[in-house]
Amino acid sequence: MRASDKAYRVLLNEIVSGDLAPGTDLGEVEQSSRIGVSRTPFREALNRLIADGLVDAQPGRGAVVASITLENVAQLYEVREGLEEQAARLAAQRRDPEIFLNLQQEFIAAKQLIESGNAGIAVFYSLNARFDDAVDASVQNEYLVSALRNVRTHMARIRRMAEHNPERLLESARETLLIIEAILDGDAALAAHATHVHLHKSQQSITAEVQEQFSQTKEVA
Amino acid sequence: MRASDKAYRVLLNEIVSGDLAPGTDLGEVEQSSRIGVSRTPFREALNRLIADGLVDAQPGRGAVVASITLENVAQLYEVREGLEEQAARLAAQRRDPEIFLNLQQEFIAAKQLIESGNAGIAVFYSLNARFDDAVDASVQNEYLVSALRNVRTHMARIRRMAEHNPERLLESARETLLIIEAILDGDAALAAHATHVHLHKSQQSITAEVQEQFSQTKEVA
DNA sequence: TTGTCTAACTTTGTATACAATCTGACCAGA
DNA sequence: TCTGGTCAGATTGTATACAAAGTTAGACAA
Repeated sequence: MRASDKAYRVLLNEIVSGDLAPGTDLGEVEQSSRIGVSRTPFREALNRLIADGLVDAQPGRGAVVASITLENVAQLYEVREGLEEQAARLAAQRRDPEIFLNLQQEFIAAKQLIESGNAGIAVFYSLNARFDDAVDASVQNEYLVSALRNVRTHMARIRRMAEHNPERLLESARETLLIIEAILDGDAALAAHATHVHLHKSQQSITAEVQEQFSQTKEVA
Repeated sequence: MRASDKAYRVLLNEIVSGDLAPGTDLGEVEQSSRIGVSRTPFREALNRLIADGLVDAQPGRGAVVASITLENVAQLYEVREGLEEQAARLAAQRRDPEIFLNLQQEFIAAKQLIESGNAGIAVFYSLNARFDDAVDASVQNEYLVSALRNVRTHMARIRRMAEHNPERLLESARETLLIIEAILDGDAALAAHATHVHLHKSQQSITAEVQEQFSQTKEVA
């Protein structure tokens, strides 16, 4: 594995997980030696993260982990609306029924998963990831898929700030099930609308929780 | 200006303009010395172009200018649909009327421009660019704008392959005018639909012309 | 003649040294 | 006291040397 890939993966993981908090200074000498690569591949990794929007480059002054604001979250959902509704439409037109029939069954069974504690919830998240993968495979559009991937990385980071209350997850599972049904029916418009609904509800929930998180950290500080 | 920026701009320009044809090998030593920077900043530029999708990295085997296929064009329009319709909706909600009133006047006058030969057509293209800028400024969403920018770069490259027949440009101007009117009315749904129509017609025209171009090059080869 | 192995060469990937730029503090002068 | 400038330190940006990996051509054997 290339050193630059290693640096990228380590940093990406630390940023998404929150180990590197927003605003953290990413000095090249310090960070590259910490990760165990030289500055050249480290800078390569840094540039990729800047392109991803996970790191902010301050020209001449170095790089810091990008901050998360409510405005950012709102903007991200606006992009998701554009990309994911289109992805849902295309998936409905091009899907392999087999795959989505399986996912349908799994999402129907998701209730037990979500109610069975943290381990089950982790499985539910990976189920959601498999749904995303199925959509990606169906749309067969590398530009769209790569844009979706980037957006999902940002979402993963934001989700880390939010409580995962089972109530919302159950709702989310039901909403996703509607999308799957539309895709299975080959109903592009319905798939897009169901996606819209899902995003709307998701945004409501996430926004409230992120807001909560912000006010908490303010209290601490 | 940083050497890596210089290398990026030079390469970007040469790729979009077609001076570097699709498939052209981009050896680091050769190209970096040609441009007049060392390999380190050159590689940085190369990585940005790879992230943009304008250069294909063949692992271990170097990098080549990305090819253009009809499939690519179709995929690009699928992404544009998602992004630009969303951008049109947001622009309609957030626009500064002043700017779009001016653009409206200019697009009304575009007929004369287009019919006045190549110089006028160049001005018409820059008018279109100003329309894009106005939309970008209105949506106030950095993620969306940066995605749009990338897509437009690809489109600029594809347009280079197409004949710009005045008939189509006149149509295009009328379609854009409809979008502007919808934005001025603050009618998000109409702006999105007008954008959809515009993209549909644009794709028809571009696809036909790119296809033509392909069959010509085949004859030559 | 064909297939395979080897070896040289070419090219990418990494480390490090060096140059340029920015930061911030301290001091001088108004 | 405040402003401006300069200087030291730290940090980013660039160049180059070195290492590693891959490709290709040629020779030799089957």
